[in-house]
Amino acid sequence: MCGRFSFTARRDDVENRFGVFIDTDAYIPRYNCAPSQKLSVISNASPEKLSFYRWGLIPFWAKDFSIGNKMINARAESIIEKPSFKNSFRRKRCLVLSDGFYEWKKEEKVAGAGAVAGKKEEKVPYRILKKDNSLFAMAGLWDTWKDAEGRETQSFTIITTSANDLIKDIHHRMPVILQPEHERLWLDEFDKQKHLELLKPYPSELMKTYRVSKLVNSPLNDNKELIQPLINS
DNA sequence: CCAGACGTTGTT
DNA sequence: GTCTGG
DNA sequence: CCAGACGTTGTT
DNA sequence: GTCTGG
Repeated sequence: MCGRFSFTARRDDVENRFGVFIDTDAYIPRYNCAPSQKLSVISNASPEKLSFYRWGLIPFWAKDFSIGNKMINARAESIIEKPSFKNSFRRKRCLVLSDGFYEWKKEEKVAGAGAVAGKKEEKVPYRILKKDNSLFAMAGLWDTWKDAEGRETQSFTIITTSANDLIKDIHHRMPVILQPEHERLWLDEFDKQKHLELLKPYPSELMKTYRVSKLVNSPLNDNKELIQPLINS
């Protein structure tokens, strides 16, 4: 799945890589993008610029916004059937910009010296990125929700698929990462077959993983240290 | 017909 | 255990 | 995803 | 809004 990621690029690198302009001073590099935050996307509604949408899709018909807490991922396999996503799949697609995502692996806890070997499980965070460290876009869906006073919130979800062989060791699901040449296609006019074909696992050969500090666990931490490979592992 | 859900992951 | 907030 | 809260009444 | 379950 994908429940946390980074997007640490400088603003002019974002503009050059994705062909968008950034019309706000609010853009900053992020090391710990978490659900409920406003994060960088390119929406088919305004594909020429960077937008900031809330992570956790709130369907337009929702009575209250808290339903968005559960909608951080959408399974590619069922996207055309789910009431919460089918409408957005047809009309409201976006690119979720990233340079790496985090997954937690369940590992056997290693007992310290003198301690009795235990069977306790431990969740260990890994960072997963492209081998060349380059920026990428994850396939997303978005929607607009209005509260009782008519104030609008744009929100998004990240589409997931089965893990490739590299990531399977850590977790059995992964976000859909689009080939760079497919990014604009994702935002183009809807074509069911064309768009479903893009929702495949990104190739293992082009990716790498490394263990990171558990500092990433808390969404309150957001600094360079989080993307540092953990040496003592 | 109306009422109630609408999601994923992981674990059992 | 389960929900909310980040 | 993880972390942290999870309750009411009444009083300050 | 739209689908499922009763």
